[in-house]
Amino acid sequence: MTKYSPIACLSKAALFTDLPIELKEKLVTVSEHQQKFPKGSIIRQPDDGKDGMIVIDQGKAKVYNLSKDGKEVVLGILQKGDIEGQQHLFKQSESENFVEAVEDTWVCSINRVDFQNLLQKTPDLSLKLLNNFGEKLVAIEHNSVLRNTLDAKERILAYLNDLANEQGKNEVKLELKKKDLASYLGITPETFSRKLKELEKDGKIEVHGRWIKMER
Amino acid sequence: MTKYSPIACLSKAALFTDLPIELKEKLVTVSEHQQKFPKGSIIRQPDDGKDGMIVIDQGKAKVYNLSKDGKEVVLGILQKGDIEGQQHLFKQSESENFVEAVEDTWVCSINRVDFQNLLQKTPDLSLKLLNNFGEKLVAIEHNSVLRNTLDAKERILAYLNDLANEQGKNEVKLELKKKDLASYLGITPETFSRKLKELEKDGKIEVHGRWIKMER
DNA sequence: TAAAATTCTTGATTTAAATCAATTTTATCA
DNA sequence: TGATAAAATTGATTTAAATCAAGAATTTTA
Repeated sequence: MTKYSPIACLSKAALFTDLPIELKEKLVTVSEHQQKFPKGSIIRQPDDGKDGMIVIDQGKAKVYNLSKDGKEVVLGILQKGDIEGQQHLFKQSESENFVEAVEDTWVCSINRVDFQNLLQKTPDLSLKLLNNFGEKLVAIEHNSVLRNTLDAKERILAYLNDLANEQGKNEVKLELKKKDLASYLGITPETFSRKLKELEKDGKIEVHGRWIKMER
Repeated sequence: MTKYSPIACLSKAALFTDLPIELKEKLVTVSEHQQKFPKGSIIRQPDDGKDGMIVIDQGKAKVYNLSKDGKEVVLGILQKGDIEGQQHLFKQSESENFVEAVEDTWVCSINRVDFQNLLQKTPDLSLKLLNNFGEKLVAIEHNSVLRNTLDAKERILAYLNDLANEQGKNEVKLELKKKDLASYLGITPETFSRKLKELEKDGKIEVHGRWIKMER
């Protein structure tokens, strides 16, 4: 692996990619770097006293919450360059969600107060951030519509198609355990398994373990 | 009704309430005012060529999208002071949702380009907006967890409780037709009707037409 | 690499909510 | 106001997905 660079880590976040180098250098001064979380460890959780946001430098994490009866509800999947908790950069508030490393994961993080100071001086950054928020809101609303209009099978297919489009390939790799993916899609592992098989029988996909080939 | 004031309209939005008067005056110069939409008319819809956000001055509107088979999926309910479409203030993007007046409604609106110019000059405003976004994100995620962990009855009760807490009363008025509320909660009108009756039988609520009294 | 643990799959059964259908109630407007 | 339309309720039936259960496959770890 190449040598670690704080700027490289921050730059992985779309939010920061295009910032001028001077701004990135300032960001480095208000951020923590190279924090390692072994697979299975908790990166963030409710009442952990941490604020601010994290950037995934390497690895993979899942964002989830617990239902009343203690079941995980997976809300999102984080990969290299993804950010989480940006909403806590502004409000004195802590995450209500758990973020758990699903493989060995390195993150860098930015805390609220430091970031706010920087923000005051850099309106550019605000605009970037606002834009990012806008995108996230649109994505969540989109997701909400999907959840309410598609049945389990359609939902899986829509998810796989999104994945294929994002990656520009027609062969996608499932980045989470199927049980977590199922939770993310709002269904049980059993249903996920069955519907995946049906989709294969329908000739819509070809499943090879964790790899799925989309037919089009 | 008192005389219409653009500043009063903008001030209804929590986003702008606490802005210094000079900023509000600037906002007035980049916004349109006193647009009337009769009950049943469409305030915004996909591909209407409008960008930017709206503030509800008077009246009530529902935000919805259409499923593949043409059914409405209600995503939100807008009332006096609520804002919609703030994400379009940043990204050149148009609403993917419909906003429909469910009673005679007045709105004021702010367009993207004008607003961005103002934003460049007023970092205060950015911070406010970022904060508002953060809240909205948290609220949406919260909702998402509820949807995925509660059954129809619990969801209705949770909604009514939220409503009662917001208004600080224990008697709440349903602000939408029940069929729209049902859609918002992700259930059918029939289920809504039945579960409401069950909740009454359980002694959790008392229904009087559009008014519902919460027992606690 | 073997043992233990977790995840995945498949089948049988149950269940919550949707759908279909028919009134009743409420709202709209000519 | 009365006529018409829309919304809400209630009942009967269907259905998609959950649950329960048990074995197969995979992953973890000692």
